[in-house]
Amino acid sequence: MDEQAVLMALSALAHESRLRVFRLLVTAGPNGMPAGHIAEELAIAPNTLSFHLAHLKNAGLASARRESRSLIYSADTGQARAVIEYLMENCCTRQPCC
Amino acid sequence: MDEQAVLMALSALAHESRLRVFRLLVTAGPNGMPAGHIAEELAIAPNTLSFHLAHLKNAGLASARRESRSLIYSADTGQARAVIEYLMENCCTRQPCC
DNA sequence: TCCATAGTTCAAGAATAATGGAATTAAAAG
DNA sequence: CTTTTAATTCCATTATTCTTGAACTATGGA
Repeated sequence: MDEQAVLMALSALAHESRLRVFRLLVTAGPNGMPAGHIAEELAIAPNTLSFHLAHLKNAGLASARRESRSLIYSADTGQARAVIEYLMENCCTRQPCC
Repeated sequence: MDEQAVLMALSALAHESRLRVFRLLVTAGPNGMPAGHIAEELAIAPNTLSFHLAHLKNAGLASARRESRSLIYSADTGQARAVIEYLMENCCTRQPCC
């Protein structure tokens, strides 16, 4: 994972609404949930939610599939896990400890 | 860890300079490194770096101690670990899987 | 074909965050 | 007590991000 991807993931999650959306999708598991249900559950206007979902998708933290008239979003948890790995890489390499 | 703390940590790390500072401090380990060395190594103006260090410190991701004329910063990696735990909490609880 | 439902896109203004220069604090040395 | 080194704070400017309403696309049903 490169710096740019990490920055995109971090700034995607660094917003109240998007953090809530991501966590909601995490609880929903691989089956995901339609945009409309997310909007309702979190009380976010549909257009605003679209903006935030696009942000999460762009950062690789969520993906969407169409099912009839609905767009079903689900969380990509692997990307989130990759972030902490990047953060902790090379821990203490400048000191003979740990 | 509450939502507000997570948001502060995420937005602290969601910036190129601060992400680099944090990772540099992670490699430096518990001994940390003085602000001046960070500024030099990352080629960031002292005042700008101060701004970013304050941001990291405020988010609980770094701490500082004075040693003569220098301020030695070190990373608080536990806070970073707590973030991913928060993100992955209650995974799939809405679906009988995982 | 016409209408309703489900979401997205666009453009604007509003709110937040980042940068750079000048002044300021803190500690140690001459 | 003056100077130097180390770093921070303040303030104005600039840049970025968020929100809102209106218009638009896509799908399915009457």
